Amino acid sequence: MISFEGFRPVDGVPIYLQIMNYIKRGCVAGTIVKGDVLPSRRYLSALLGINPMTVQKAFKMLEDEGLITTLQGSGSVIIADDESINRIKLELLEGEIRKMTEYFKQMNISQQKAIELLEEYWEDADNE
Amino acid sequence: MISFEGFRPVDGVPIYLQIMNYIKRGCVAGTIVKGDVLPSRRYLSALLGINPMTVQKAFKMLEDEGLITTLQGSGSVIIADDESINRIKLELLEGEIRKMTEYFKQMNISQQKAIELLEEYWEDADNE
DNA sequence: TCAACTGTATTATAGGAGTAATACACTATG
DNA sequence: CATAGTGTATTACTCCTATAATACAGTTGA
Repeated sequence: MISFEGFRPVDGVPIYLQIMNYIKRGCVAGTIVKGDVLPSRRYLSALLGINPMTVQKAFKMLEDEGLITTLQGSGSVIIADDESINRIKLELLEGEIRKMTEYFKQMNISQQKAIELLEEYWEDADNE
Repeated sequence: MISFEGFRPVDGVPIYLQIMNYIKRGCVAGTIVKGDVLPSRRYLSALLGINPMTVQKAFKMLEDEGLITTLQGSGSVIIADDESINRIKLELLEGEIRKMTEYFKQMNISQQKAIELLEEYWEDADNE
């Protein structure tokens, strides 16, 4: 069963989103793989001290995204294979990229200049 | 006085943010410069068919960012010159880019792939 | 079968964000 | 110094989101 030992919720971000992202990151990192079983809604909610419906919301959205499947009365299981996980990996980036491109455009930075800036800070990060 | 002729508010985004960004884009584009006078809260609110306090919120935030200054009973004026505008924008970009490159690297995205993604979402934003 | 587990649908509550109504305070100008 | 303009503080209303309470429905296994 998938462990939530390393799960450290943070204030200011909806818990259901943090639960979702915890699972997603686990999949991307390879620590969670196809066939792994999720804890029950009630068990996890008790563990985290929240309402089962909050966990339900997170799991429901993961199901809508095709990451897990659920059988009423039984539980939920990871069904995403490497290919779909790779898609999720790119989706996680989408939000960040959108924010950045919006930012650039709002400031009238050209695409070429944006790429130059990215390259510049990429080098800087390499040297840290 | 700064014109709001080209201002076309969009549903789904807070009006006060759209007002802020309209001014910011004008400054970056050079169509709004230091010394330009903003319309009064009441005048602009009547023009847009909204409450004066909504305009006030936008102007107050522009003031907090150092873009304009306000004298009670008189009105608001642009105080940021081209140099300080450019400096502020680049400062804001730096934080975003750093976060961005960190994000990419954590997910093992290559620099080349990162640039590809940036180009892709740049196109998407153009088509909106 | 039945008890104890599982998921789910519906409804309610709390809080925040965006916006507005109102009254107040200051400035400009005749 | 009066009046009509200006900005501002306080308060409240509305909508939506996040979360919870409750009751219902399916599965499992001794």
